[in-house]
Amino acid sequence: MKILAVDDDPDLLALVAFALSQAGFVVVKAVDVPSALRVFAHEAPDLAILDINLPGGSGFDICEAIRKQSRVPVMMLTARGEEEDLVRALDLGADDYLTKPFSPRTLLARVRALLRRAGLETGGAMSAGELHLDLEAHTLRVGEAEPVKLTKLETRLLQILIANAGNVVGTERLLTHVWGHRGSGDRQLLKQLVHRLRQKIERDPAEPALLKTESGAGYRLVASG
Amino acid sequence: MKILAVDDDPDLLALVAFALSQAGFVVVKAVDVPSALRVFAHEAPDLAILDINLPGGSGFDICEAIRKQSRVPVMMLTARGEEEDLVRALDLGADDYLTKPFSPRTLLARVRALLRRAGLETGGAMSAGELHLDLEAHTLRVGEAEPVKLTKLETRLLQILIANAGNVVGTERLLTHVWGHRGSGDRQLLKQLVHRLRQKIERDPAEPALLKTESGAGYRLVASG
DNA sequence: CCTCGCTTGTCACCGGTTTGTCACCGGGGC
DNA sequence: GCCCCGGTGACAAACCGGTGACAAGCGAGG
Repeated sequence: MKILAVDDDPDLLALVAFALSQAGFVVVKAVDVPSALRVFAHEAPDLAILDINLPGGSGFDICEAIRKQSRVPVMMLTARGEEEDLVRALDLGADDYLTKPFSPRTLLARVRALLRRAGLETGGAMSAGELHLDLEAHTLRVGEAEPVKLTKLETRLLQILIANAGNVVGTERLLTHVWGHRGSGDRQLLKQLVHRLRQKIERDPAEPALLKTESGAGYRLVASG
Repeated sequence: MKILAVDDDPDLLALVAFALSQAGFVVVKAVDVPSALRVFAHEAPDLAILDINLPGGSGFDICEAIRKQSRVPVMMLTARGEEEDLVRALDLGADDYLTKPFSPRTLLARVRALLRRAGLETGGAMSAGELHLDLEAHTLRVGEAEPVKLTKLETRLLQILIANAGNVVGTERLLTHVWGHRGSGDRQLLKQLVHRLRQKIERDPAEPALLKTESGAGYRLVASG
């Protein structure tokens, strides 16, 4: 799980990074707006923690830019007594905020809550109807049949589809979830992945019963069970 | 050690699952009565944590069904102020209960207490099938054969594998358990460690019977016997 | 302090699998 | 017809796991 932390105060940034990495997260750092955006595009983190006061811009700018291209959870850091900032942050699509000073403990708890809310903090397995996906073993069991072995990307694709079982998941969201921002815009990647996955899990890959195409929108996993 | 957690509240379920998996348990989840019973039959967990209020039934039903076929410890989750439920739960054979809200810390303490009572908690030694690992002496005994001396890292690797015997343990989890976060991402380390361990414990290291590779996912210890 | 032996980390290579890329097909809307 | 979209097959590039060799680290004993 990769987290982007942005702050111009080196001490605070180090503290945040230390707390997060102790907890097992991979942390990428930035100290100003342009580098934050560059790192975000490059590393495709799963969550962003943004300070509001930054040299040459603000965390709002970053939040806005991120929201234009991604739905990753965003947490803003504010100094005490700047309540009006919070309204603006939440308006811009931030998911949570933390008032300085805060304890590493609190930070971790909030980060975990955000990841959980985003469906990213799944344990080892998830299910929808007849489908049981084991994220550790990279296997999918359909009903009582033998589990099918999956590749890493196939597992990631099914993870987000099962998390949204029965609903259409947009092409762009699938791309960023499976490949990060690198794959953004390349529909060919998704075409092939879906094709290969259907060969494995569909009874008749030419007439998919589980992984439906929603023309012009994305794909939808049928959760019958 | 595998634990079944059943709750219809996704947040609480995720929290419980996260706390348990952080502590090294394998967690399997379910959100309703039928799927809980299906998962229980299929996964044979060592302990079950059941919420009482579930859509389309209650934790009591699950507890009753489990008790008909198994003696695994069962812990029930109740909302505050439903004391009469506790009587019923304990009547049905539940071993412990927890009143919401509770802290992950409390949960873990109670779970460990239950496992200890059931004789499943490991001391300085642990076993799976024919394998007996002595964490103090750094030795592994296979069946009745002579114990094999292990290095520190080999012991750590076998510790997590035996704790999850029969299940796939993901590469990333192995790396962090053996090396800490430092080794995260370096698959070469794990490759070599597994290679060296196989030389020691496998009858035919080229055709491993105990420490199986799960391509693209991780490794799995076969618990035969 | 030095050396020995064991453990651990790093490099390079092989063969198999997975993933990325391209080219082409067919259907539906304009 | 033309264009856009999704599906498909083929091939190449990247990656993964297994293996041997060797160097670096480390503790024990001289």
